[in-house]
Amino acid sequence: MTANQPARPTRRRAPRNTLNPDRILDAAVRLLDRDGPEAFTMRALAKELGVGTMAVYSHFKGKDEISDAVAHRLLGEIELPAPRPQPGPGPDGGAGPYDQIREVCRSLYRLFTDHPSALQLLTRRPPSGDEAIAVLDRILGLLRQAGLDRSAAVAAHVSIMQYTIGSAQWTVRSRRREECDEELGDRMRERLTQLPAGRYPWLADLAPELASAYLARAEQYEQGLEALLHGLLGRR
Amino acid sequence: MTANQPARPTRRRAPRNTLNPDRILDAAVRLLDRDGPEAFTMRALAKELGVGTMAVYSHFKGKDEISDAVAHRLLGEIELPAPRPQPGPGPDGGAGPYDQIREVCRSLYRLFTDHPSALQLLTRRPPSGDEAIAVLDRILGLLRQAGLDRSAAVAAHVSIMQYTIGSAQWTVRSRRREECDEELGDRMRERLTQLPAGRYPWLADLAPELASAYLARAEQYEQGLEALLHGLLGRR
DNA sequence: ACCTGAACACCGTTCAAGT
DNA sequence: ACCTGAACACCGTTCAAGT
Repeated sequence: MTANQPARPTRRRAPRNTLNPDRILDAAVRLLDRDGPEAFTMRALAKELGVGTMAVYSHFKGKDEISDAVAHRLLGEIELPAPRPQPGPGPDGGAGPYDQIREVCRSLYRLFTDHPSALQLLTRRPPSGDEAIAVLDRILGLLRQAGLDRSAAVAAHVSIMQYTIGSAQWTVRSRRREECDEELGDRMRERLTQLPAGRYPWLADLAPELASAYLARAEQYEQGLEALLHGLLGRR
Repeated sequence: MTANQPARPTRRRAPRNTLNPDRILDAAVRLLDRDGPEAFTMRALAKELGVGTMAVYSHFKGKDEISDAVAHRLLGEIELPAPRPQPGPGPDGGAGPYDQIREVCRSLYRLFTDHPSALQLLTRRPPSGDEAIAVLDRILGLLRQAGLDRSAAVAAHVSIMQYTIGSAQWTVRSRRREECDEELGDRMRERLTQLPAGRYPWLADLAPELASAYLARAEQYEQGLEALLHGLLGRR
């Protein structure tokens, strides 16, 4: 052994092919899911990979290109329900279009909440990859099979996406807030019960229900989804 | 007149009381609505006000405090429908709770889309001011008056907020994208019609409806809201 | 070809100083 | 009390240089 060296740079020059797009995207997803979008910086990404900041630029043009690639990768992971070739025997007696729509929506919600990063990336600009288009096509097909006419199907798919994205964002944000601040839930509950009943009669009355509602998130999504689908499709 | 001076700093030292919280918030809203949230920097804000960057810090602790104040101000602008003292005569024969709920939701959607900045600010952290609480109380009261039981009313209000926020974000983003890129609409339409019908049969079939759906935004929101409320309240 | 550090133009904010 | 510029620790990215 050589005598104690300075060894300040805890990282030596990286060997020649340590980096490739896949490894970079792995690290990006890891970083985003672990530390949130505001921690997703080029410098942090390089550190996560154990290379100099600029090494990443040999594989991607810049941060935007990486963000898009991450979005595509995550959308590709989504599991769509097996398609039923012929327009099925109706909503009763098996997984009709109604159930399949719910299944796709749940998959989307799960993707968004499992990978909070996906949300910001997908909403920053509309996804253009095959994966996204396929999901869209699938939803539209199911809505048509459920009996909606052409323009109603299009309108319904927009409403469903808007609700699903809004709901997932709500979930992700409140979850992240809780992580940052342990006693936030307790403080919220206390503040709710101390609201002046004179000024906010309904809120004060519903304080206990409100406090517990913020915990059941996936259930809350599915309840609202059920109502929305019911309203859009007109049956159940 | 003195001979031509250098006069490089186009702004002289600002007189002593040019700044106050109101003027600062005015400028912040102006800046946010005009240039978008990513252009809302302390330096840009100071420039908008014609003062040095640090002048603002004499009136607000930092950027977060300004953001919160802007959110409160915008929420305060919302117009709530006149409350009806006694639980009304039912959904028929006038503005029952059903119609009032719709009215409040429309006000929220309009606030969010008129002031895109409100959206980012309100979702960054949950608003804590009187204005926000009052709106919340109002919605909960109307849902109860519409016949929902305690936990159903709480769940419904969450779904409604999630849908409204998701919808407004969608609207704001697509509008902003169009502003940045004039021919974006045309390119989207073209790409839609050129999709391989073999791989995306439904999308290809619905291309014309899809293209025009992206234009009717407020109408789209109201259609989805109608469906959601119908599903939640079970009448119409 | 792939990885590197220095440098540039940004950002929010701290600080000591002007008036 | 209110406004100021310089400075600090960040950010994405450009560039010339190493291997």
